[in-house]
Amino acid sequence: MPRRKVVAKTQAEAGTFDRNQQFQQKLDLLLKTAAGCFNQKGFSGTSLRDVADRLNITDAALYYYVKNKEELVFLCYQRALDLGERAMRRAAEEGKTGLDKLQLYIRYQMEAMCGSDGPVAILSEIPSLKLAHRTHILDRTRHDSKMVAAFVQAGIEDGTIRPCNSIITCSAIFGALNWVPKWYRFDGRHDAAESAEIFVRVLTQGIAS
Amino acid sequence: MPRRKVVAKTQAEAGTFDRNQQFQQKLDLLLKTAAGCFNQKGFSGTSLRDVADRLNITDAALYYYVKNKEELVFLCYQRALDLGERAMRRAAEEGKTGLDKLQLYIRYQMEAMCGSDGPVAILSEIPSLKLAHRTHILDRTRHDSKMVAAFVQAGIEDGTIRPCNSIITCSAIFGALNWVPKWYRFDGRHDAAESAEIFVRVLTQGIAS
Amino acid sequence: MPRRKVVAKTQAEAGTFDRNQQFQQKLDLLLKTAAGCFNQKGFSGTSLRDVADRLNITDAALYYYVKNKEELVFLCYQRALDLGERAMRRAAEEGKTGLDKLQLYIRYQMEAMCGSDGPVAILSEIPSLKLAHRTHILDRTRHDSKMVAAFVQAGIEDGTIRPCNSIITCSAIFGALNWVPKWYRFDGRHDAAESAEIFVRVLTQGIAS
Amino acid sequence: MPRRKVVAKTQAEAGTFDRNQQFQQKLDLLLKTAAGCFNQKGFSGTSLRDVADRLNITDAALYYYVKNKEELVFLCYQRALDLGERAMRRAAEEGKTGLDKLQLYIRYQMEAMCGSDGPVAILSEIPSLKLAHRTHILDRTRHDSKMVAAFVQAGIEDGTIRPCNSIITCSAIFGALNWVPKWYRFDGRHDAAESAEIFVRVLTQGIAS
DNA sequence: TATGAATGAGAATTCATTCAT
DNA sequence: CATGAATGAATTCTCATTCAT
Repeated sequence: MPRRKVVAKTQAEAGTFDRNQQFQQKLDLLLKTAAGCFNQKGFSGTSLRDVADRLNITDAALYYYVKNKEELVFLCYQRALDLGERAMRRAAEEGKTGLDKLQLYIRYQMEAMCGSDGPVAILSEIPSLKLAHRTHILDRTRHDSKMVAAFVQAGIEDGTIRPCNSIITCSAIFGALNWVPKWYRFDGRHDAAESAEIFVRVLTQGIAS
Repeated sequence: MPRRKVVAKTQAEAGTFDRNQQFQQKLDLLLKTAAGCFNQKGFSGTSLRDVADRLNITDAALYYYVKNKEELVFLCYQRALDLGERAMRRAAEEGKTGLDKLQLYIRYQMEAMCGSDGPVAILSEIPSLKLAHRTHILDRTRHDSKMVAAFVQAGIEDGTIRPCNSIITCSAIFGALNWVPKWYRFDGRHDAAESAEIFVRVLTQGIAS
Repeated sequence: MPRRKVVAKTQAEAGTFDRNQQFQQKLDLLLKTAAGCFNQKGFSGTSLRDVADRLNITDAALYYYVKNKEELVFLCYQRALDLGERAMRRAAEEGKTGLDKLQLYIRYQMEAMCGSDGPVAILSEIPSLKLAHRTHILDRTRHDSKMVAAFVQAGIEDGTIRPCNSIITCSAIFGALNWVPKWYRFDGRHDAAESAEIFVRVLTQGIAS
Repeated sequence: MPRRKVVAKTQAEAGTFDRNQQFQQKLDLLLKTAAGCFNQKGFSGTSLRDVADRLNITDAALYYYVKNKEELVFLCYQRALDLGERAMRRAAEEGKTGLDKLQLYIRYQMEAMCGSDGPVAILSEIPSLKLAHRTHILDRTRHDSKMVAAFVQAGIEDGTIRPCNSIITCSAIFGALNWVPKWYRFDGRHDAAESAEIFVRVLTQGIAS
C-alpha cells in the first residue's frame, strides 16, 4: 500500500529495482495522460474517472500512484517545468549569442511539447494548487521567466536583439508556447520539427537586429 | 418571468426601454465578471456562487439573467468573439496591405482585451459547451482563424509578408493573444497601449518582408 | 444560501426573525437526531444519510445547516457541554454543601440527558475533531471535570464527603453518566426521574460521610 | 493457507505446536492492538491500516490472522467478554456475600482492563456486527448483566446490600467500568490497584447496608 | 426581482478486500 | 507469510438547478 518516493540503491535488490522502475513508468504515463486531459478540459473539468478511463484502470487505482487530485496536477506541473528547464539549460549551454539562446530555447521547448514526451501540462490553473505547491510552482515559473528574459537582455547587450521591453516580449513568447498544447495533435496532423521552426522564426525574427 | 433577448426599438416604449437597458447593462456586467472568473479558475473551477459573490447577489438570482451555467459561458464566448470580430472588421477596413491588416488586428484585439471592455473570456473550454453552442462557437472561431490567416495570405501576395505557413504562424499569434488575459492586470500595473505596441512588433516584424 | 449565525435583533424585522427561529429549531432537531445516531454507531459509523433519513431530508440538505460532518459533531458536543454546564451551574447555585452540589449535578445531568432535551451526544470521539475544535472541547471538558472534582473537594472540606481521590472518583461518576445515552431508551421503557434518583444514590452514598 | 482455530493437543506434534502457539500469540497481540485502536477511534473510525501500522505489517497481512474486519471486532469483543466472565467467575467463587461478590467482580474487572491484558475492547459498537455475531455477543452481555445483577440481588437477600433497582444500579456500575478504557493510560500515569480500590469503594459503598 | 430552502447528480476519496507472486 | 497492485462499494461533499415566497 505504501506510495513510494523510494528509488532502489544497489543492483543487489534487483526485484525491488524492477518493481520501482515499473512504478515510475506507470506514474509517468499517468502524468502524460492527465496532462492531456487537463489541457483539454481544465483541472476541475477533468474528473479522475476521465483520466482513469484513458488508462483502463479504475479511478481508485490512481490513488496508488498519487495522493490526490491536487498532487496529480502538481506532479504534472513539475514535469512540465522539468522539461521546460531542460530546454532552457540546453539553450543556455549551446547558444552563443542571446538571440541564439532564445531561438534554441523555443525550438527545444517546442520539441519537448510536441515530441515523445507527449502532452505536457499547461500551467494554467496554478490557483487550484494548495499553498505550498502553489508557491513552489510560482517560484519556478518566475525563475524560468527571468531566465528567458535574461536571454533577451543578453541579446540586447550583445547586439543580436533590438532593444525592447523584455518582460512583455517574453509574455508574448510564453503565451504562444503555452497555447501550443491546446491545438497541437499527436495524430500526425502536425509536424513537430516544422512547427518548431516556424515558431522560432515568427517569435524571434521580429526582435532580431 | 421571460428573459428578454428583445432590444427596445423606439423611444416610445420608454419604460420598457429603460428596463431593458438596465437589464442589458447588468447582463454585460455579469458577462465581464464571469469572464474574469473563468479566465482565472476555468469553467468548472468557477462556481456560480463565485460569480454571484463578486456581484453581491445570490447564485439563484443569476438565473434571472441566464438560463444556466452553460449559457453563461456561451454568452461570454459570444461576447469575446464579438469583440474579436469587431477588431478584425476594423482592421480589414482600415488596413491597406496584408501586413497592415494583421498589425491593426493585433492592436485592436489587444486594446479590446486590455481596455474598458474588461476581462474578455478566453475560449479555452469549448468542449464544455453543449453541441449546438459548441458547433456555433467552433464555426465562428474557425471563421476567425481563416480571417486572420487571410490577412497573412494577402500580405504574402502583396509582398508585405514573407512566404510562410500561415496556419502555424497564426497559431503562434492567437496563442500569444489568448494568453494575455492570464497575465494582464487591470490595476494599473500594465499599460494597454504599450502592450499592444510591443505585441504588434514582436508578432509581425518576424514575418514582414 | 448563506449559513447564518445571525440572530435577528429587532421585532421590526419579524419575517427575518421567524425565519431565523425556524432555522434554529431545525438545526436543534438536527443536532439531537445526529447525537442519537452517533451514540449508537459512533462518528464514522454514522453516515450523513443515516441522519438525513431520520429527518426525512436528503443528505445534501444537511449542508444547509452545517458546514460538514466534523462541524456537526462539534455542534453536538457543544450542545452536550452546554447542557452539562447548565446542570453544574444550577447545582453550584442551589447546593449548600459539597455533597449537595454533587448530588444535584448528577440529578440535573441525568434529567437533561433523559428528558426532553432528547439524546445528548456522548463525547466519545473527540480525536475526530479538527485541532481548533478539539482543543476547544477539551478545554471545556477539563474545566467541567475540575468543576465536579471541586464539588467533591468542597464536600471533603465541609465534612459531607469522606476523604478520597477526587480525580478517580469523578472518573467513575463521569463514566457512569457518559454511558447512560448508550442504554437509556426514550420509548417509555425507562423513567428519567427514577433513574436519576438511583444514580444519585449509587454514585454518592458510597463517598458520603 | 487455512486459518487455524485448532489448538495443538499433544507435545508430539511439536512443530505444529510451536507454530500454532506463535500464531496464537500474534493473534492475541493483534486483538489487543486493535482493541486499543477501536477504543480510541471507534470501529469505523479505525482502518485496518491503522492497526497494521501499529504492528508494523501491511493491512493485507492481517488477513492471515482474521477473515475480515468484522471478525476482528468480534474477536476483540469475545476477548473482552472472556476476561469479564473470568472476573465474574472468580468473584462468584471467592465471594461469600452478595456484596462481597460484587466488590470482587469490580476489582477483578478493573485489574483485567488496567493490567497486562492490555487494552480491552469496549463493547460500544455491537450494532456493527453481523447478525450471527451480534446475537452471540448480545446473549453473552445479557447473561453477564444478569450475573452481576444477581450479585446485587443476592446481596439484597443476604442483607449486605440495601434494596434497590438492581438493573439501573448495574447500569451505573457497568457504565463506570466501560468508560475506564477511555481514560486509563498504560504509561504509568495511573495505578491499576489504586484505581480498582477506589472504584470498588465509590460504586458499592453507596448501596451497602 | 431576489432569496431561502431543498434536491439530485456527480466528484473525490477512503477502505475493506482480493489475489498473484 | 507477507506484499504490491488493484478493485468496488460506500461516503463526504459540491454545485447547478428549482421553486415557493
